[in-house]
Amino acid sequence: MSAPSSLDTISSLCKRRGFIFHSSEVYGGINGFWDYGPMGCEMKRNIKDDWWRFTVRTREDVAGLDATIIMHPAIWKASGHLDTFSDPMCTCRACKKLMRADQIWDILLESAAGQSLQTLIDEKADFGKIAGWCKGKGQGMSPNLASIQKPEVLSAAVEALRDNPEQYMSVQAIYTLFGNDAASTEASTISPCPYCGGELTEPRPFNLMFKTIVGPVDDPANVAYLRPETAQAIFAQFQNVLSTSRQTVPFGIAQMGKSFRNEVTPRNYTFRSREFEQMELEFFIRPDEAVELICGKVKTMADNPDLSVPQDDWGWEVWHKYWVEQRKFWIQSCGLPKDSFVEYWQKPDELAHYARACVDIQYSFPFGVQELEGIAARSDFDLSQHQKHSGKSMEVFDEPLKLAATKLDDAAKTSFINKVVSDWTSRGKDAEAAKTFVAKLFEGKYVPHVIEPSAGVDRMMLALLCNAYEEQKLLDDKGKEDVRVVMHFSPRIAPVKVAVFPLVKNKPELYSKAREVFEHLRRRYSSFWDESGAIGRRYRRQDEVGTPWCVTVDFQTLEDGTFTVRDRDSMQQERLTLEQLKAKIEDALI
RNA sequence: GCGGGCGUAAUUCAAUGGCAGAAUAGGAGCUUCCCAAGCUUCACACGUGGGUUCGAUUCCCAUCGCCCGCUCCA
Repeated sequence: MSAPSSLDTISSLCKRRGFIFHSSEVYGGINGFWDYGPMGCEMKRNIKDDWWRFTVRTREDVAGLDATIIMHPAIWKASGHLDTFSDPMCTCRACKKLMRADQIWDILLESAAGQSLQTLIDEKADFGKIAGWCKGKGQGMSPNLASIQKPEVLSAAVEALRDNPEQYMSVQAIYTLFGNDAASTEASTISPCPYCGGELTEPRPFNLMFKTIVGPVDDPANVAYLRPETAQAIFAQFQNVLSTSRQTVPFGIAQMGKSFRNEVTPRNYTFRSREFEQMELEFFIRPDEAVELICGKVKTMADNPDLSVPQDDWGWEVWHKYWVEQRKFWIQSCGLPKDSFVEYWQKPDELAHYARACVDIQYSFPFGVQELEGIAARSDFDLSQHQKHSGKSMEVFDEPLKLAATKLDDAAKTSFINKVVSDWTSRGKDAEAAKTFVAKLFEGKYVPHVIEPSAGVDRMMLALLCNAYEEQKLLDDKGKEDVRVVMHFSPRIAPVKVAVFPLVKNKPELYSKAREVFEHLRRRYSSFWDESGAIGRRYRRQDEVGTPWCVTVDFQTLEDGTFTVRDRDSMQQERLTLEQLKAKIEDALI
């Protein structure tokens, strides 16, 4: 038994059996867009339905939302996508590297009077760390900027410099730092490439969001964008959902739907598409300070909490871990074995600045270990951004919090204020902001924090396809070797649950009995009828689309009502009645 | 966006400056059959657009797409 699931093998099968087609194929195809065929759309629907069932319907604390793809452009300004998704890019004519103008350009253009390298390193611990990193990684490489391969390190360098504009390095200092000859660039009037010193192109706009025009007038004032994620609509509609769903924090809002990103390089089949579908949950929780006021103490992971049922005293850390576990459970329940994916905790220097923690669930795809979904603890960043930009309050009123606050005497309040201020300032935040925040807490008000589990439908499906694929070598009666291709989908995800065959098609009684069984089953389950070719051939066809059970109506069926039920994975057969078969299917679909 | 490789049937592969073949898969029929059996039969391809040429699937250019490596991936 082997599973040589190269992406080519998978994509061939997907095309041959009607799972996935290249979009617009008759016109040569279009890069980064894929269509789901008869089998694919059934399977994709099953994945989405199961996510919705697990995330929304079986929970009391999650409500649904289905928002539009095109929204007010101000949403993307508030979320930060407009700035970070449409940066001008430069290309180096010499080394052909592509870089964001605002990252590299700034260093080179906004140079101040020369600071010596040693001064910078001595005075700036952060920058010293970066330089150290470069030295460490640069072993065996020529010591120049090319040794900075990690974009986040570059970002950190820019960030460190930006915080201290008076200490921007000169171009010469940068080149000296990385061992390049300062003299060679000194006379240059064209800003050089920070990697090789070569000539850069002018910054060109590089939009990662798809643009469109709302209304018939093609005017820049009417520009709108196709959403690059579904999450923002949830934040924008937060107050509406809250006031109509009879929910109170902690609770979540879930949404699935299409998103669009103008990826630089869509690659790896459907893994990184330009049009894709997301399943996102924004789960809103109390700030830890509110939990502390209500419960007296905040539970953290250090307390080794039981994660099975949410508790009032959970802090953000426990909630985050809780959702990581929930997501892993769901992924497994779809049929991905536990050992096929890993839980990757992003390092502090990999986190977005507003994120407190982010876990990637990564699957071993044939092309490498890649992110399947992410679970981020995003603090109150998103709601606060929308509150700031829209001018509308994103605060909630929390009655238990108000009650808890009124029970505190002045001394306890002062002590609490001091504690929060000391905590915030130790994390580099403003003391006044902390005091305002606590004053609001005492009134029972705060902007909720959020835990965001965000999954890609297409990625999940690709992982399930890769995982399900198996080529089995079989020997027939004559000892002849034969290869069977089987898709081991879990019954819940399988596009077709049951196939029905008449053993022979030229015996009217048998044929009509088989039709009767089929008509009965298809009312409830996705079913497939096949009367063509030898019975073995029909079994193999179903194996390739992963149908868990095949039913063959034969002569005995006419006598006792039982038929053969053949199991996809074991190829074993058993005789069952219709009722027994239905019970078997129901059992597997729970 | 850059560099390299590659585009022939639904799939996997041949061949060719002069009628493009096969295997598998698919349809119809016979066989009435429990793991791709057999027989008969049918349909299906040179990604697209230019150029060179008497003639281009083949050579050249462009374009689109795929793969690999960069780059990018809030």
